[in-house]
Amino acid sequence: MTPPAAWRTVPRARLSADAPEVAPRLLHTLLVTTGPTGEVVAGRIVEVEAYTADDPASHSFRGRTPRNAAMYERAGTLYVYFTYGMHHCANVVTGRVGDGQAVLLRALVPVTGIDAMRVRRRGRPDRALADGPGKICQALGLDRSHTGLDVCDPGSPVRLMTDGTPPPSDPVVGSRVGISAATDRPWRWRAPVR
DNA sequence: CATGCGATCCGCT
DNA sequence: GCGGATCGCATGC
Repeated sequence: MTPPAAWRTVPRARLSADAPEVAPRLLHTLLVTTGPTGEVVAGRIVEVEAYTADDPASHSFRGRTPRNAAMYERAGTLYVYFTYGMHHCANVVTGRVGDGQAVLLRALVPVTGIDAMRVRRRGRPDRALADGPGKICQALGLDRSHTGLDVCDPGSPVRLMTDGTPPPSDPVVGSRVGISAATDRPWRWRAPVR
């Protein structure tokens, strides 16, 4: 009904640096949702990307708009956007208020609530439950209404937590995918193995 | 396994 | 009006 007692909400200070610094540190942390009935669905983050305000591929590159306003809030704010007419993608804001930086969560390994993920993902094979940014949101039931939630607040229905597993010491670094600008920035990180 | 394409809406130009 | 921080299925090796 609740996450294991050993899991700790990630402190906001851990998200207060620039996105390219925070992103690899989020590998191996847990994205945890708690439903109205107390049901917990969680996955371990294994792939992330960084986006900053001076980054042509970032939603914040052309300044603040109603859509991206959450990116300018404090670190730990959740920014979920809708794209391609059918997919949602979840980001965790980093840096300082007004920066317009965030880390896109690109892949999770299911940890808890796998049955709920299977239902939301309509019986897709387990390996495909949350191995993409749109799939994460579908598996965890995230949409734009969750934008603005604080993943560092122990009372939030969407949280970033750690079970003590450290980030990988040797993350695989590469260029971001699905973008057409600034493809040269090596701002994608993956945990080894899968 | 790699590549290609259609689906389907919203935000910004 | 255009194109997107994607996904899933079909096709062809």
